[in-house]
Amino acid sequence: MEDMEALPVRFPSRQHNHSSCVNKLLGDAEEECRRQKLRFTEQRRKVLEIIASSHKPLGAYDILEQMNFSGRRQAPVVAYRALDFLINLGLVHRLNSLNAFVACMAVGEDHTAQFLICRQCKNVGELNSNRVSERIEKDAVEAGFQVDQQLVEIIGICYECAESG
Amino acid sequence: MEDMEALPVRFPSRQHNHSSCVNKLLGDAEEECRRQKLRFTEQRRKVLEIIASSHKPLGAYDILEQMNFSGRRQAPVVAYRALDFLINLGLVHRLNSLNAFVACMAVGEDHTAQFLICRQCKNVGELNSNRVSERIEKDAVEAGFQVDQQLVEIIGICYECAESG
DNA sequence: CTTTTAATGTAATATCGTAACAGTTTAACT
DNA sequence: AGTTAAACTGTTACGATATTACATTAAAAG
Repeated sequence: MEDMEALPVRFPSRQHNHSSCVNKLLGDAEEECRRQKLRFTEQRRKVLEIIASSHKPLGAYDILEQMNFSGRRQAPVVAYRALDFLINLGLVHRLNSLNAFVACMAVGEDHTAQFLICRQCKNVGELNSNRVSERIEKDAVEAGFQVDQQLVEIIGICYECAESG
Repeated sequence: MEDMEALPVRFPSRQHNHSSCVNKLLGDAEEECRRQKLRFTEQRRKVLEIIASSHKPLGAYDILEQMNFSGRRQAPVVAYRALDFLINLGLVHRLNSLNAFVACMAVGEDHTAQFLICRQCKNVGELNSNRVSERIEKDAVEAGFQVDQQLVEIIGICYECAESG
């Protein structure tokens, strides 16, 4: 009975402990890179840390700004290169409707990312419902289309913003 | 039995008669503007015509290029203004994953647009499955999220490209 | 320890989109 | 019709997002 399945995530609460998210993600990243024999360099670590420290999506230039260690401004390509790497590893997602990036909240779970974007607080959650992705897959096939990649971004209001007016 | 519903559209065939699409859309546009007392100006007509003449998504600057009547290049804002108008009317959709625009293939049907984007031939179809949009709505609500707008873009291979290798 | 591959630094440039404001056309109302 | 208000257009300038190209450095593989 597919309707009985529990959904994996809820929209992230405003007051959850965020530094633990960051640490978990950095740990996941290290492990994943070891497994795949990839290099988790300082730049990549730094970019992941910056993104993970915010539930709000960040633009590439926002990230770049936070990389100014020594007052020296880095070139955009520096951020984009790290982002590409992290996206390929599934540690970061790109939100196409915002030209912005968020840390993955479900690393390794092999999900088709589906995003809940709150218009008001700008926080982003992942829905990642198999029911949704399977429904899309089936209906696409029925329409004569073979799916490689799904892109689902849902704009609205999260429960906390709805409650607080 | 929701699984029995027929889907409204199939991916557009390569050899369908395209000029009839264009004419239909222009007609729909005129009627819709009359109904809503909006002005369907030459620029707007021209932009719609350009977009409708292609199943492949066009960038704003591609459109702009085709607006060079007199060799004179128009400013980008000219295209964007017409596009905004047409999008608000539901005659044109924006594909966020491509920064590009396509004509709506289901004007007036009050659909949440869902796009099938063929990686190979670059054609775009609309899936517009109520089953998908309802599934998204339900699961989002269950995750504590109130949906205003859905954005679904599906990347893959259309049946014609799949058959021809 | 040298060869090859991967990552970084840096500059330049492409692509996408908007702000601001003046001028013109159209619609609405005496 | 003539006046006023609203919508549309022309034009310039600029902001935001993203990529190419190539030289240099660091790391891994042999």
